[in-house]
Amino acid sequence: MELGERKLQILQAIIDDYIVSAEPVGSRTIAKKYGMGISSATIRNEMADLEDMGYLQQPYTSAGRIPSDKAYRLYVDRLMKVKGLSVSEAKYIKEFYAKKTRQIEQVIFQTAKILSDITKYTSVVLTPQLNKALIKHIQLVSLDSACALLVIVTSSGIIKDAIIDIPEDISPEYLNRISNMLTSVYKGKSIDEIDADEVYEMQRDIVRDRKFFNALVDALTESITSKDDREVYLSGATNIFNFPEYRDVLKAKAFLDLLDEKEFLFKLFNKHKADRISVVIGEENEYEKLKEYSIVTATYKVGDRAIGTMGIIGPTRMEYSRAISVMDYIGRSLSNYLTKLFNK
Amino acid sequence: MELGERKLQILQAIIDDYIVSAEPVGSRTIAKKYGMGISSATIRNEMADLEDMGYLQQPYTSAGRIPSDKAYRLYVDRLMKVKGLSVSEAKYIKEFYAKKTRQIEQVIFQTAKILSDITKYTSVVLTPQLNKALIKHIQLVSLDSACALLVIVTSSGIIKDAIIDIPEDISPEYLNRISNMLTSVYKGKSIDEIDADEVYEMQRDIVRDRKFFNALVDALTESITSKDDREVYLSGATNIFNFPEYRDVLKAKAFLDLLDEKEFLFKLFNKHKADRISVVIGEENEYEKLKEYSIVTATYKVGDRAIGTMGIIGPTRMEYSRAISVMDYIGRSLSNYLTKLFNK
DNA sequence: TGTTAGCACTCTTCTTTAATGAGTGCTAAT
DNA sequence: ATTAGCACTCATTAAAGAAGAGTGCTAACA
Repeated sequence: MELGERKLQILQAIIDDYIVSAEPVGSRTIAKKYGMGISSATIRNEMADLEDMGYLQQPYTSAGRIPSDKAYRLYVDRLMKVKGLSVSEAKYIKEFYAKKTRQIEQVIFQTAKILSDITKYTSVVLTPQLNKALIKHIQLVSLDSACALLVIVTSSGIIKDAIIDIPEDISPEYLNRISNMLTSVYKGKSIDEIDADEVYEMQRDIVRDRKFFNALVDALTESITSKDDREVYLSGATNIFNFPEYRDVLKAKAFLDLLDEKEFLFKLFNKHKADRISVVIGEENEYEKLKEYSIVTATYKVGDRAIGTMGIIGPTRMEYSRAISVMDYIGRSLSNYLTKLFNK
Repeated sequence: MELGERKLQILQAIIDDYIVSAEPVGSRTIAKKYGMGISSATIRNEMADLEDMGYLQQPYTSAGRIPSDKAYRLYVDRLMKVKGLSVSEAKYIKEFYAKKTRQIEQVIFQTAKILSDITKYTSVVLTPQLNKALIKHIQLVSLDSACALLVIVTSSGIIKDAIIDIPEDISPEYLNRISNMLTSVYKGKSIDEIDADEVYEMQRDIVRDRKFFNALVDALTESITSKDDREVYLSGATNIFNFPEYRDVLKAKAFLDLLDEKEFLFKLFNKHKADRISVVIGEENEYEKLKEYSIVTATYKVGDRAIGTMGIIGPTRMEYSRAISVMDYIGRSLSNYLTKLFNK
């Protein structure tokens, strides 16, 4: 069967309607609201065809139709009309990124907040990816006679810290010397560019205690490459309650439990690296438990290197057009902000 | 009317029962389950008395009784039997704090997790209070020609960072010098012990640019005293769904929205400073929106100074006895852990 | 005087039944 | 090819009735 112009129009109308109403859409509704000069009976016939083709489904005999995931896919790829931001929304976003907020994590967190506030979905923003970032400064600070704090500053302005054991006989001055040495060796490099053995050979006079040095480099590598250290900022989790299909407590709990697994969210959103905004709809999700949701992700960048991911998650009945516009706009703004900050 | 021994026994039985069942308790149930050699009719009379005295309420004529907040207060202060941790729970906690987890924030976060896992309520743990903490190290790291990163390490091992503008003509070497100067001045002090003007006068030769110096001290003070920088770790938010009285979506949403306001949670839990565990029941809460919940808070310490707060929040129908035992145990364990770590 | 059995009464909750209505699919006419 | 008309389906809502838990009161009892 052919997917003619009229079928497309009807499909679009159904999806548009269902996205806002969350109710199965009947032929009469389409005929009246989206009047295109044909009767409800004709629309009924077309709808039956669309169902045969897998674009629509009926919750039960003689209810209206709801779009299938396949329909949403078509909608996102070909049908939907781009809906830009309202003037006030754009202004709100612009103003936020005009401010020089001091803490970077704050900026990321606020980005999540804005994203969820404006879209009314649940948003997730990952902090920047570090292992590709370049080291700017390494500092050991003694905490007491047996412990020191290792502080690493990277080019993305992110700080990482770890507590490490130190031998009893080490003085703060020595820690300073070794900090300076490490900084000078690693500065401008990423962690995997450096061969620790080589450093050891070169800097024997400073290093002295091989065991301690090894422990130090291990801690350095670990804290820079460790995954669990990247944070996941979440916002608007309870927005899910705004959708009538999640009035059901069990469904809502399932959703919120999903969000509780930061590890999982991280894995999920971190996958997306491409430049374009990605939309994954319902069944397209590779995880079983996501098959009822859609996910829209985008990356944010410093210069032209993507360093982090942001996204929203909501029901498959999502305002894709709006979601995409908002993500695009915020993504650009954040990238712009960060680029200015770090990459002059 | 007197609150005799028997009345107390009955009241206790009713509360014990209601805490686990969440259903209004009838006289027959008490007579049968908590048989104390008196008939249900007698219990009925006593219950009527207890209602007159304000300890019990009836949702409607001819339903069972449920305890009032006043009853819970009596229960917590005089009635409840202390219920210790199970052996496996104690072991689980002990083992966690025996590990030397590297990131301090991780320890705090995990504490929240354990707390909610074991109690089955929602837990909140605030990161340590800093403004009383002593400064260990201050480091300026140049990011680019116009920006530097200010890193402050405190005695609690917490790192704070802020981005500050710097004049164009400042060299990394100079930043280093000024870092060292600041460290030597502030080391071992808390931020409010130092008068910036005095430092300026004393260190004129190093400081040179007064304006820059002022900006620096401002950023320092701000990031050390800034409230929004103390983090609030939350865990087990969806535990609320386990309680039948929160099967109602609106109630659940109200609860979760409460938790979304980190500012509010911070204010709420940060109030508690006393050494003893505090229990605030329903109406006793000073915030209107908390009148349906009970809150149990405790502090954790380094040495004998309280530096942070932890707590759980749940329905007034709470297993107070268990909650208190668990909090006490975990509070001690965490304090112990932190004290060992920082206060040798 | 305190305790208890008995019973009528109250009020929620559950179940059943009936009514409503939105929407479909098919047929026949245009 | 389109559409009016109509019988049919099935979820949703409302009303009515039955069941049941629990009370409060009265009267009898130790």
